[in-house]
Amino acid sequence: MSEHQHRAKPRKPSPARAAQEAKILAAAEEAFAHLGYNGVSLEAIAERAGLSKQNMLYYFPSKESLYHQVIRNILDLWIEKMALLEQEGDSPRDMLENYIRGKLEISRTRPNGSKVFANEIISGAPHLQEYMRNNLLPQLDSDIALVKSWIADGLMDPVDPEHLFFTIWASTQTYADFSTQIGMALGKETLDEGDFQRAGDFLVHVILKGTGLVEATP
Amino acid sequence: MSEHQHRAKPRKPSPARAAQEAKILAAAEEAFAHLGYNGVSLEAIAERAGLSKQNMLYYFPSKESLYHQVIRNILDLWIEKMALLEQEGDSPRDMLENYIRGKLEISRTRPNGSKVFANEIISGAPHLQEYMRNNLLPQLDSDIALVKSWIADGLMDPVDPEHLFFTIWASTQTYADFSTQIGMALGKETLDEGDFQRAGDFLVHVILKGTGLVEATP
DNA sequence: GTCTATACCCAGATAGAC
DNA sequence: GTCTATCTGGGTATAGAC
Repeated sequence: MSEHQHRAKPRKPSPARAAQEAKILAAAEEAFAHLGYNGVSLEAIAERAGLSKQNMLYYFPSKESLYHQVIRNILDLWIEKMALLEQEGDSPRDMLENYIRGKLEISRTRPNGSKVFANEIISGAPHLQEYMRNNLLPQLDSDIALVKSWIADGLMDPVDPEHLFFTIWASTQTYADFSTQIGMALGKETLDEGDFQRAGDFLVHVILKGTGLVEATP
Repeated sequence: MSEHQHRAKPRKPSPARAAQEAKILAAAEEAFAHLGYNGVSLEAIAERAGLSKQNMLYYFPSKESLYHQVIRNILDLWIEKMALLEQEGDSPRDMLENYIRGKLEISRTRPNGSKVFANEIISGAPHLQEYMRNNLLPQLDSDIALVKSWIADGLMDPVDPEHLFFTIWASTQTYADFSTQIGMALGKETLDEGDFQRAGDFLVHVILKGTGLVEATP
């Protein structure tokens, strides 16, 4: 064996290599989002990224490994934004509003990531079940505990905290995943910032008032 | 041309043939739901349906045609249930509660159909864009008009009706499409009736109260 | 209507020259 | 690191006997 042993992964990701990988990952995310894992060919991804299929396989030795990296990148972003509830000092209603608007912001800025994620979950999450169990669930548990403490303190209605989060996830991600359907219903090709603004206003109003975090204003 | 011209479709769907087709369609729906269009082979569907791939191609001459039929069946069910808001005589709050629980019921009883539908929308709905525009949107428009009349009559808060429906669709379908994730969060393999009951109670509470259809109860 | 055999194509991956 | 060439498997679909 050479003295330059390859560790787990990182050694010196040369700037050139990093740039190529980024281009490939971006192309792959978009392609996987629209066509699903089995619907895209390496050829198509490579073309979009501006290199040959064979050359791309130099950077990512298999389709699997490429997909895996795409999924991981998205999930890391997810979990990072998931901790929105953890900010000290804010009132419960501010925290929940920030959480909702933060989730919506991800849908607006990373719709393709959201779609890849959705495809993966619908398929039973074979690639990230373990990862979710280890990283996403602990975060969720602490968020749920926080909501339970609000309920115990009489700050909000005694709703199921789990279902509160399911609803927030679903109703924010839908603006990314189902944007085609929503666009059709709104009579436009793509959703603009105004649409997301109105979506946020609606969700914040209904969820805060609906959980009793904001008093009914007659 | 023979005198027995083949019309658009139906002539005499013999009972035997109808039964075979039903078996095939059921197998296909399940397979497409879990693996997506490109993720399933005809071989796999045929095996699940209990016949040979070649024999299945006798009933459905191509994969495309099979998929198309699966999608159509689901969408018809969707639109039928979409008219829940149209029942005369009920109060707005009863109508909306029925609508929410009806949608949830579809997620519980036809999760695979919901998943196929979700996959299709995420991919830009290439197979059913036209169909949705002609059948789903008119129904939605009339539902929206109804909600607007409630608002005009001062029966509920002046929220965006469009986003109300987007939220109801997303938050009910998530129990089918993302059942894997929700199951993980709830610590169980599959969702049972109690889970759907609690989901319904949560959604009805939050949405009715959040839109001002039910007064805040202190 | 159901079977066997097979044509045909496309996509993932590898080999090896440069 | 990038290219040309190629192997290989799997998947849709058809042909034709029974």
